Amino acid sequence: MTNARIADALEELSVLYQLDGADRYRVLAYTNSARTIRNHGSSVEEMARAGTVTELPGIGETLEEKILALVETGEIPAAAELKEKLPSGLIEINRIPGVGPKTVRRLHDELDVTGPEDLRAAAEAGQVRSLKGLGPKIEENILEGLDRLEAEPEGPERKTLDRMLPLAEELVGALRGHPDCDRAEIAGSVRRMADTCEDIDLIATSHSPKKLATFIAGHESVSSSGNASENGIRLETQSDIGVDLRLARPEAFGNLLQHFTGSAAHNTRLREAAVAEGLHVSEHGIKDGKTGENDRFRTEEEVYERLGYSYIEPTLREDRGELEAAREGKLPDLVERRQVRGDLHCHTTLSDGRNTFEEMAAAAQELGYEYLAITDHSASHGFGDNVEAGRLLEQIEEIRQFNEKGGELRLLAGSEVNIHPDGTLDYEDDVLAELDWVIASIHTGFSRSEATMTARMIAAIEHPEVDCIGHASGRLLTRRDPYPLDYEAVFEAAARSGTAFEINGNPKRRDLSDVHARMAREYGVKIVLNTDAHSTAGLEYMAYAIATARRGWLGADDILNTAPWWKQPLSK
DNA sequence: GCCGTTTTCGGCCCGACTGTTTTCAGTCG
Repeated sequence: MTNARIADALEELSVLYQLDGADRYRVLAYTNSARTIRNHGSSVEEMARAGTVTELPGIGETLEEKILALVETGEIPAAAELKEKLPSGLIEINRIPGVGPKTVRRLHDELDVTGPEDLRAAAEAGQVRSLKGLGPKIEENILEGLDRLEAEPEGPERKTLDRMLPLAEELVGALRGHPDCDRAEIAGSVRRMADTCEDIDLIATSHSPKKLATFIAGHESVSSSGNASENGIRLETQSDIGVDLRLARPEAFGNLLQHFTGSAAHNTRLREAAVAEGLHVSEHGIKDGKTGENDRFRTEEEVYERLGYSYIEPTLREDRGELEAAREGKLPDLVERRQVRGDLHCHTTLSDGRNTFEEMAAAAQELGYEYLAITDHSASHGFGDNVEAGRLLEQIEEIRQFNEKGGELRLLAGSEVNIHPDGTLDYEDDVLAELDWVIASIHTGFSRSEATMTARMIAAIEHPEVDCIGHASGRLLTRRDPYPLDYEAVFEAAARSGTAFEINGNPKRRDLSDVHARMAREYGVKIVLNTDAHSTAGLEYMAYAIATARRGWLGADDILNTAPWWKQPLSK
């Protein structure tokens, strides 16, 4: 059972407990454990079976027992009992914004509501407003929420970072250009460079905050907006992306930025730790519980320093051990864009790319790279974009001729070869031996078992001509789940054979993920930052590969393509 | 339900907003 599936089950149980009226801290224990498990790289099922799962923070004996029952029987007894008691439709109703567990429980107890259909009937009949504390406005919200629930049963769509970042930058630019703006910055999950984001968080400081809020509501990308207040404004944009702008006075810029950068889990942990020292942290400052004095800071560095931490980069703020590391001065020196010397995965018109290798080379040189690997698809690739061995050998010769011209950029002759379902590759070894750089990737047969997928990948890892594994999980963010894979086993094999793993920077992939990239480093596996560019513009995806590496605690030393090409420790 | 160089029991982050209320509960991020 995957960690994601275990986390889903615990999250469901937390909702059930909530609807059942359980103590909020008990509910919190379940949601926290779900998050911890979702963020853990190696198999939690194995940890549970080995009796080591209580080593994870926030998981004690009770949760261990429940996780063990889940992986052994496919069900948590407590969840099954609660489902008997509470109609499943109540969980759906709970997803309507503004309708929390307390309200759901009252709708069930007092109006016999069991699901969305009942609720719609009750709301249309005006029964909801008859309950004490509920009124016509809430009834209206419920009906709107039910419509949305029908239209989007999965909830508000999370969007990949590339859809958010340009809009966020444009809006922050507009804010900065306004005379009443002191400083403005992107915050939230966009600033943390998360894989996907639900909305855009912006912060700004101003002496006339309300004027600034009113100004941004008039931006051409804004389709509608809430009320402009001293504290901020909520916007909806033409591209269906929600934007929260938070405002404060200039002297608290650091507090505001720290608070709204999050993550929620990072901030919660930060505030809990501060309370132990009598300090109360909020977006307005750091308050001393004894003296009542509230300190405001202009920079985040000062906020962290006041609380006893070294500065924590936004990409690390996910409650994955960064606070402890910052207290002990053990944060990693994260890789930076300027340290990347080349890109080792791109496509050309030879397979399914849009530009020739000469055009790709020119673009790579523009980016200041020293080398670029041309890695078109291989012989068995579908959609007519396959490259037969004979044609590949011709391209190798063309690339050698290109290099002989003595330009500044060195091209590497490579290929992205398919790993067949049986673990073999789709070029003969003597063809692969002609190449400078071989990436092996899985493009077909995703629905095999974990054991099969793992054996298949290990076969490729151990192949003497393979240098690197491409987009290892096969996930497409918001569209396709990763296939099952035993990461401990593949990283062990890769560390043994000296095979690297890429972080694919395509914003739909970000694969390896941050969690698995970090895990790979712990196993001693070298990482390559690649774009998988299918056009010259695609080379810009390096920014996302770097973001994932930084979220995965990686430094330049962990990454092969921060070194000159001739220093690459090739596996062949 | 978890956790402890203040605690093995009694704590467990902070504030804004909304809709319903004359002082607040519930929800959200």
